[in-house]
Amino acid sequence: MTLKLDKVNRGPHLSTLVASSISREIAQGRLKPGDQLPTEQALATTFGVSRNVVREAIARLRSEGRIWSQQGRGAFVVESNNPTVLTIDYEALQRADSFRNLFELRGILEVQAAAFAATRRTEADLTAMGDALAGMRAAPYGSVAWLRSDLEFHRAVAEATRNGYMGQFLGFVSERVRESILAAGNQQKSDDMARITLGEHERILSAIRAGDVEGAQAAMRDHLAGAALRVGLHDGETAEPAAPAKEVASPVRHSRLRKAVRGQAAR
Amino acid sequence: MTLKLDKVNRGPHLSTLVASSISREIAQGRLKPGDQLPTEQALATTFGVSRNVVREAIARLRSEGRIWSQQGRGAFVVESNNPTVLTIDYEALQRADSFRNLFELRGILEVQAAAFAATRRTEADLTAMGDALAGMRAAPYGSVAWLRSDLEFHRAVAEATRNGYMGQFLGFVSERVRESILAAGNQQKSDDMARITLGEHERILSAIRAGDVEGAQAAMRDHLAGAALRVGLHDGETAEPAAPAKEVASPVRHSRLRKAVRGQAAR
DNA sequence: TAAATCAGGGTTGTATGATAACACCACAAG
DNA sequence: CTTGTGGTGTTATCATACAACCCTGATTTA
Repeated sequence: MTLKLDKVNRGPHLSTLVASSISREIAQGRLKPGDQLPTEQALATTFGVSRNVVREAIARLRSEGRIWSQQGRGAFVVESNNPTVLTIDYEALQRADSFRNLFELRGILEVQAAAFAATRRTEADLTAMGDALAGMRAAPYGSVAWLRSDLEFHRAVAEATRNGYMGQFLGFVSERVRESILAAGNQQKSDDMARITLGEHERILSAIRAGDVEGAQAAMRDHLAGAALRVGLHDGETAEPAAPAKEVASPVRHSRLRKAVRGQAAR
Repeated sequence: MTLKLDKVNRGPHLSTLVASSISREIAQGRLKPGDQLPTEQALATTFGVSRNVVREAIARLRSEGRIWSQQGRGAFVVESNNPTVLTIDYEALQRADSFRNLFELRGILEVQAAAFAATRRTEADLTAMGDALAGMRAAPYGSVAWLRSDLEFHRAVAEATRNGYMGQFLGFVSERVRESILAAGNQQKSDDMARITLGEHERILSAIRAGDVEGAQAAMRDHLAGAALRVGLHDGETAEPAAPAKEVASPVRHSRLRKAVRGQAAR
């Protein structure tokens, strides 16, 4: 239990701790939407930090759309759960079902991106994809260069959709997926895999070049199914319902934070 | 002196202005990944603000995963484009093409969500959707209660996919779309629209209840096409052929949305 | 009486200076 | 060649002060 706290503690900034603490108050309902937060001075004394730190924490929460403040009045918890940012909990992704869900979401976006790319791609897009493929051919399977070229290929496909949000979302999801795979680090490499993976990419590119919408979708689906196999995610589209993610609330109290802070500030 | 900010603009906080200014420097490549930012003092003097404001801006950028700082060394632009959060610029959404792109992205997710819901829904999901529909029937078209029930229906569909990320992403995108529509505020209301919209929802629900994957997709596609019309995202029925663009970044047309949504049917 | 005005306290926004903690580098000592 | 050992620069935090602003309530005015 305390070990978990230590891990949370790795964010060495006091403002981070204060922000998470306030955030937790909101998440657990002790601060309801519309409520007014204590004054900055009160928060500062409560947490045992300077008002400056509290302000940085509030600036962060404000940028995340959780609270809203006005000069002369105070800070308030934002009314509707209206997050202006989308975050993915890194630790939750370590669980297999969460990872599978994210992989599924990525698949949806990738397949549709391939479809759009098949009708909207420019010559520049095609050359970018071709260059990325060349980079993969030149690099050993699984190497950093190989991974970079792989990412670059998918980025080029997303770019070819002419929809910036597609690239933004897909890049975000893919990055989370990639991190999770790297963290697991249990993928085996072989020359066969290199050839197979390369072939999958080539089929995607040729379908996109030909403007073949369904072919591009199919090729991308095949590629993702293959990728799922290669990272250990067997079976594709079963109707097996995955357990919804449970949220674990770790009880961290202010007193503890205050104590830690005080210990640090003692002089 | 590479960074420059105009005179003090009233309105948002100074830290917000500084943060977006630095963010722009990164986006436009004047600050490359791995680069070290100027010192806080230097930034303070170049922007003409106090170091405190600079620190709040940096705290915000750090929470967004754009930069990374360490005591005694400095602040650096994060290496890989590895944002831990996904944000959508509110101002960019005011532009019609951005809105169309986001609406297109939402369509992809909604249609696939309907497909998954058709195979994975539980009884509880179906009753939740039914309740949301009842709420829409009971409320006048366009009222707050109506909108809430509408949102609730789509949320229930996302929930039925048994994929938490689907709900998270879809909720995020839908919320941005909704905000943008409210900001524009140019939608007309009529009883006909209420009946039509309700009918669209009912078809979605019945297809999901029947476990009809393609039917659910089609019904959701129809609903989104109708919603696009009602929001003013239409371009008549001029179906130009899906000629692959040879030029870079041709202006986005709405016909693309139509065809794109339709193109998802092809499987 | 009713409305407008104004003074006061409270809160956030910003500025300023100081100190502590830490990283980096050069240089001397062994 | 390795190891300390300072010095310097940077971030992290603290403390204080003032400006801008909101709210309330009393006071003045029509």
